[in-house]
Amino acid sequence: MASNINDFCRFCMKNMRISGVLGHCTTLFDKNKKPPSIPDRLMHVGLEIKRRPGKSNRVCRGCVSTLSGVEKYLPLYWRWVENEKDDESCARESSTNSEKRNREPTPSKTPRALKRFCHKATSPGINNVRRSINAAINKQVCDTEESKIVEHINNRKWVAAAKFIMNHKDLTQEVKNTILSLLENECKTICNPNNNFILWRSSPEDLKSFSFDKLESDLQRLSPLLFSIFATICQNSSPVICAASAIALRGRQPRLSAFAHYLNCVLLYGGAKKAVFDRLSKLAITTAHTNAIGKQKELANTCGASLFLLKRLNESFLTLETERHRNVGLREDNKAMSPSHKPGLIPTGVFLSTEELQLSEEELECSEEKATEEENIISVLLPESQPTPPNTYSIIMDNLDFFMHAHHQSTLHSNRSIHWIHHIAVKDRIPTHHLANDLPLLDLQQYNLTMSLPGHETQTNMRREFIVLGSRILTQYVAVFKSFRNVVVHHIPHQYSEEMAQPSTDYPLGLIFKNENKTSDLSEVLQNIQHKYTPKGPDGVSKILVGGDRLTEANCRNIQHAFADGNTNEERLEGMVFKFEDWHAIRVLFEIHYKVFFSCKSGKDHGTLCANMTKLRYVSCYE
DNA sequence: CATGCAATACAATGGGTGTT
DNA sequence: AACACCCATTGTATTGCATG
Repeated sequence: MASNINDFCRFCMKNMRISGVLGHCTTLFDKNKKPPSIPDRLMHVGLEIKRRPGKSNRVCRGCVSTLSGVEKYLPLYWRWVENEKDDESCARESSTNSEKRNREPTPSKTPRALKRFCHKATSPGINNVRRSINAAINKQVCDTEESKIVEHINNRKWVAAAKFIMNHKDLTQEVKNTILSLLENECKTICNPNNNFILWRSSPEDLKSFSFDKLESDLQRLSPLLFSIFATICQNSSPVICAASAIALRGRQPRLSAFAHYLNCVLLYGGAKKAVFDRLSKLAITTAHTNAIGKQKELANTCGASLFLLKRLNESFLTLETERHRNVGLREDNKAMSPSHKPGLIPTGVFLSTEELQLSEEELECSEEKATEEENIISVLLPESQPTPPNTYSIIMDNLDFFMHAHHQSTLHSNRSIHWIHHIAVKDRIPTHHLANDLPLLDLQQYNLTMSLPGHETQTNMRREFIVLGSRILTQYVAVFKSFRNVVVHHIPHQYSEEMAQPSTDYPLGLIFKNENKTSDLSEVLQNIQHKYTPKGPDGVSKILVGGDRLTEANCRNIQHAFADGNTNEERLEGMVFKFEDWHAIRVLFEIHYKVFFSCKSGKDHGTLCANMTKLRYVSCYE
């Protein structure tokens, strides 16, 4: 097979036909190309190329990037050449009087300005100066700008002095320079990694604890001048100061990237593509796209950690609880065996105390074991005497379905229907440890049916709530009552209002690449979830709630039934209690309502949904 | 002041998909 | 076929700091 010259890069001669397909290359003399074409760009940097037989019409991507590099740096190079030329000509001209030049070096601006200032202000009356500077200046120096400044400084009128200094042409310039050098020093301080500036810290944990308040206090701590400058620019709007200074500082030091990562998260959440990052990373606003993605992954990897800690806490708590129960049981047994003896006075009491001692030792051992494994956190949080119950949590899962269209279908490469499972853990806001797992609230014999039937109290409650609901609807939909919208109760208070108002803590646990509609897949997933997330006490697995949509819940329950013949509660998958989350409840309810009760033909029949809607001119649901 | 080290940012590159 | 774009990996540049 004869190879074509056009298969090679014109400049580096790389063969661009990989496995028979041309890739990562571009043609040189194509008329349809967007300007500027590559020959034009080459011409601009001083290389003329023409279509010639024996020379390729293509270049590879690498050479195009090289050209971009040349375009970027050539102007700089030219500037260097110019500078060298200038220096040479200067040197040649002044070679004759170079001695003079050496003898009188150019003094810096500051001393000169100072000299002039001092000279005019103080030289005429040096003898008298110490006795009465004021008088000397007033007498000797006429009404110049400098004298006013000195006068105000003498009188300690700083504001006026500063004002005059800023009106003085030369002095202003120097003051500005000084301020700039102060600013420069502050920037150096803030850019020093040893000063623990918040923007330096971009590890996942640090990013999670990133806040504007901390940033603001760090800015004030490390660079008060810079902070005040930005505060003036931003008219003291605190988040704006933080954002502006963070972006500005990253322009100086790209490693001050914590705020950039914060913006990355915002942008990625909003669906920004690589192009956005390409653009914004050049402005030092975000990091490069690769890093943004990398950090997301890093963050994702940390999500599970705190959940596993919670699991360990729950496990320790379970162990302690069962120990305590056993302890209480033992005591009761002893009481039953010897009812005539008073506990605590006789040898049984001693025995009990040793038993307690042993148990507490065990507890200690147990907590020590855990402590070595888990950085002492558990032992700190769970003292042996009064264990505080840790938060429980539940797992929420949902299926993620989408369709991947193959552009060119083949037997190996066809359209793919993807079914995955996403799951998160949510910390329970209301503790339920006071409720027993194995006993009902009330003995069946003590149970009275009237406790379940709606009685007078229930009706009163319902009436009260309907009043609230009614007031809410009236003020929302009836124009006359709209002004009362702000005074009606919007959320009916209940026992746990305060807890439920808090934001919930989620632990994203990532995707599972299994299909929930396949029995084998789902059973694997459930075993995995139980193994990973259910706390295990001495009596086998404890129970956690697992929520999904209605189909998931039904599927999961079926799997649990299928495993019902296991020996232990772990094998029987009893560590999970399935529930459904009615995400779509309202929507489904409306759909059913609409399907059952609405008919376009019933517009004339009074009392039907369609007629009522027509009468009320409620047309928005037609659209 | 040169050198090496570590952390980070980012460009280059290869493999791929989707559109024109 | 050509192009634009995406993604992951690899290699390189930059920076601050410590050291000799």
